Amino acid sequence: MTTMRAAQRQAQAKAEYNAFLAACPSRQLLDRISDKWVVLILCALGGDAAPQGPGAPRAMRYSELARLLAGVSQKMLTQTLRSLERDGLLTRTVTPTVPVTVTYELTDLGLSLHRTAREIRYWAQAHMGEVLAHRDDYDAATS
Amino acid sequence: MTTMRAAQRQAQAKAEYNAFLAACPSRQLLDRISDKWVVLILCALGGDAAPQGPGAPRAMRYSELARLLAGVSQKMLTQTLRSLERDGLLTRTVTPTVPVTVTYELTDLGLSLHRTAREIRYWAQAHMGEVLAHRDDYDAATS
DNA sequence: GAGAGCCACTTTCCATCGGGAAGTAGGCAC
DNA sequence: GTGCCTACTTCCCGATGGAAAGTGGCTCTC
Repeated sequence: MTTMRAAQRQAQAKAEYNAFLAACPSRQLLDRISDKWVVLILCALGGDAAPQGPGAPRAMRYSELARLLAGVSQKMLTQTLRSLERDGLLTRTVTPTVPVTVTYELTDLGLSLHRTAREIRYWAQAHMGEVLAHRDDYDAATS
Repeated sequence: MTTMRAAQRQAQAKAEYNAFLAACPSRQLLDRISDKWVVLILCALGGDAAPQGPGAPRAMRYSELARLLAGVSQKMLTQTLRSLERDGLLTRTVTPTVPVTVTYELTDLGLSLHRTAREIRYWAQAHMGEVLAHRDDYDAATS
């Protein structure tokens, strides 16, 4: 076990967990990360919010995230950030300035998921037109 | 506009839609596709459920999906499939056998999202161990 | 010809969840 | 003191998801 290389361990993990099974822990994890706010937080901290295309990942303050993720309630933002911190996807740092400032930053684990989160956002933005067209067809056909 | 090539159109679409904005249609689309059942349905129809690793995409029956996505309620399965059909990600085909059979199959649009859906599932399964370890640390530190 | 069965839903009921708004804590500035 | 700042926390209520039972069309059995 201790001499197992990373690739082997990963292969075993893939065999061990299966999100199709209701009782598998990876099902709950899938449920947590399949969330609008999770995707947007990962994109924000990953640097995707820069006006001139994706920038570098960077730490952001609570209020900065709240402003960027338009429409998020403070309750959901706090709750989502806490669960991501608990799962090790980001770190929460309190700086005792006045008033106190709290910054959030992606961990390596969070960065690895950020790549996929970015793809989801890009997909939604890139294919919005096609989806809208399909919706029109569908609604016209079923009216 | 009609002479615009695909790459240009896509670039414009990226500039046109921004999921960070609450009122942007792509925000709603992101919300719909950021869903446990959507990810699992895309994975199932994409052929990821085969025992010997990912196979080819294939059409599946309603009952087959219900069996594979352990724990899904009939209501949510029907509801999710309908919204994916409306958005043009899959097709629904009714065959008037006895009893009637209904099959679902990914469209090209659905296939393009399947690649990302597969990544999310794999990420959850591959990093489950790390997340579990972080959770233990967090819970121990905050107890 | 009265059940019984099958598939794909649809409906009903209830518990949980998410959003909106208001309240809290701790410290400095006036 | 009173106000103000950030980062929450709490409360209330409407929306959402799950469990389970019902529906409809057709066929097969007794």
